[in-house]
Amino acid sequence: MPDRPTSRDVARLAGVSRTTVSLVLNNVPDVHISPETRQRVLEAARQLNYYPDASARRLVSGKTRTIALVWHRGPDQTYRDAFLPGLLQGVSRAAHHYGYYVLFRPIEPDEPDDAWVELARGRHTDGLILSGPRSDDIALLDLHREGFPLVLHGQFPGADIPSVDVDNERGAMTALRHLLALGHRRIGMITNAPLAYTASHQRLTGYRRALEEAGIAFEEALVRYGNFDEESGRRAMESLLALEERPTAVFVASDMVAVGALRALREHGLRVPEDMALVGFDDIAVSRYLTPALTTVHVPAFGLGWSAAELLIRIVEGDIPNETQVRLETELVVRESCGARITDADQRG
Amino acid sequence: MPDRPTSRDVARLAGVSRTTVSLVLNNVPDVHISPETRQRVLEAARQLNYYPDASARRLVSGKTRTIALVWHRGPDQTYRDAFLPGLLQGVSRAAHHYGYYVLFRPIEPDEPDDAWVELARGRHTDGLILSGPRSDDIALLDLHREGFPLVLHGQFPGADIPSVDVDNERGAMTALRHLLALGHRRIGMITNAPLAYTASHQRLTGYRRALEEAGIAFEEALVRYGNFDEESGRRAMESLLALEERPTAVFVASDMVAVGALRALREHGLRVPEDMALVGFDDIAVSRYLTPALTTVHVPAFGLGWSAAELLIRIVEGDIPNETQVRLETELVVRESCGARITDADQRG
DNA sequence: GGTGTATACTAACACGTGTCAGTAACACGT
DNA sequence: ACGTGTTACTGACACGTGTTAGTATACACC
Repeated sequence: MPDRPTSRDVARLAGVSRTTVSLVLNNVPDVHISPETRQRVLEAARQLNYYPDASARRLVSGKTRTIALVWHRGPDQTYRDAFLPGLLQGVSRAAHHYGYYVLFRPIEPDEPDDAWVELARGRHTDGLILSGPRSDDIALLDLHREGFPLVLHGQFPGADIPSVDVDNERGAMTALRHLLALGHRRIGMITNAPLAYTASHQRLTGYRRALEEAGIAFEEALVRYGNFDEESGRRAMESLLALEERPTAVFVASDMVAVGALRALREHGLRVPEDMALVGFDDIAVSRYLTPALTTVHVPAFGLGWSAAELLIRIVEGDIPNETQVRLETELVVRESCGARITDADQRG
Repeated sequence: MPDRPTSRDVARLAGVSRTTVSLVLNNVPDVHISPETRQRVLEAARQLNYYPDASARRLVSGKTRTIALVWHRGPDQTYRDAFLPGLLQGVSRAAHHYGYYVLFRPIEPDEPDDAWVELARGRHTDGLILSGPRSDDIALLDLHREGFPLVLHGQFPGADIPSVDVDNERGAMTALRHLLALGHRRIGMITNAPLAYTASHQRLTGYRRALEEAGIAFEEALVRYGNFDEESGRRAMESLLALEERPTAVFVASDMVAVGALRALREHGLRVPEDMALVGFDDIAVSRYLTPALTTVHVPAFGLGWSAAELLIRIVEGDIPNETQVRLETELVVRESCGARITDADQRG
């Protein structure tokens, strides 16, 4: 590999100083360079195929123009993987739009929870997006207190750290309203995860509020707790089917869990939606290919990624918005598992 | 934000020179530091919560300890997104294992094809993994000729650039042998994409070779061309069903396309596998949840990612392997769409 | 003819680290 | 007493860039 050209080489070739080269190539405003000189510099840079060295630039500017997406893997691995392409795409596109690069850093369960801290402390990046379950990390709070730019994907009760999430409660209410509108009165629920997870809790709250709104009493007996995976859904549905007075519809707060629920129903010879209607949550890629295709609450993965990156970059650049808690709306995607009339527009959803 | 401590601060606190701090913290071999001094330095660094500045380190070492994954988006977007989580996970874990970071850079269709070049020329990274369709990029060949570390995901006929891919031909043969073993003699094929795509061509070759092996004449009339998406699969299957003498089984060289084929069959009231057996290729997440669950050729996304990163890092570090064309084996995943007896072991696959 | 101002550039410093060449102190063998 | 080697450290340079303060020239103004 021949030595890369530096700005010094460009300066020499153009017959100017290194400073002038920098001024020209960075288009520094309010500084006068004669058109001929400017042209000579640009030509020299082109001829030498000059690209400024990123490391040197970072060092002197103190900015890396890089943000990192920290992807904590936990018990919900496969579940969250379903969102990775969309989320990452959103983060990357927003980053690129604002002139930033994206570092992707998954943290495996066997790594210390705060393995990502060196990214911040070593100034590998200007800011971080943290996604996935975390213990109430002291390192996180420290960094936030020191003013290091952070955005969470998902919520962190307690501290007021900027975050991006979906409006889980309203999403659940949409699902419920759909079932209620179809005439269901006895509606069960299977949560996506244990209630310790904020999202889980919020979706349950949405379920309760929607019932309340419709004047239906909440029954503890109709609620089961899923745990991210298919198998937990199967078991939960089994348990609901064992009830003396079965529900006619079930809101499953996670598509992955709904897949298991669907299997349990099939194993019992029950038809969906005729014998039991089902609404999921998340709208993962699989849902539209199930038989019957699953009606579900769409989570805008791309939008979450974009919003997180955009918010983070604004913070990095000191343009701090007055509202740092972003909540995106969900959207109900009507397919076949509820028996609602499918319009042409929905067909492709 | 208070000023971050530098190695100078550590040196001052420990009462030694900056050089000594560097020697201690980097554990430089063959240099003698007294245990007490070493201890003092470590203690000072801990006390100040010192992390060396990544940019400065990069500048002086000339290494970024970063590799980039360039993700070209093209006509096969949704198809390739199915592999992103696994591939990226593989790349990231291998990178982390060798002490590298991962930069993720998608290139949108509306960007210039060689938008990634600045990553290399500006020394943002030590090496690149390029994934997705590319025009025969002159920039690519230039960089490779200059010795910049590159690894391709997928193949690039012509130049001998290190690459990682799946053995498409053998994968297709596995699929065919399975169908042949089940007694099928008249077997159609729907390709994953136009033959201009290397993978597409290779899978077709595998199909031909397996037939040949079994003493069955290849019939052009039994081949249709898919184009990444569901709809192309539907059309291709429609066309096969219009044949006077229908095949009893079809090898669809892409699960995504197979989904469409399945739909066409269902629309014609045909049962799978009784009236028509189906084998896919890729083993995307959706395949196991289809009805019937799709028998398919598993592509090891994680392994491809890991191998690509490992190969790249070896090249970056000058430890160039004598074989730079890595081909990973596929594995047939038997599910329901072929009517093969399902063993307990397969059940969960 | 002096003062002021705009133009077109440059010299020199700073960013924070890794590392090479060098030095002082001391032990050891002859 | 002298050279040799070892231990334990340090001073100074280099990496390639952005930027500030400054200089030289030309020109206008009264």
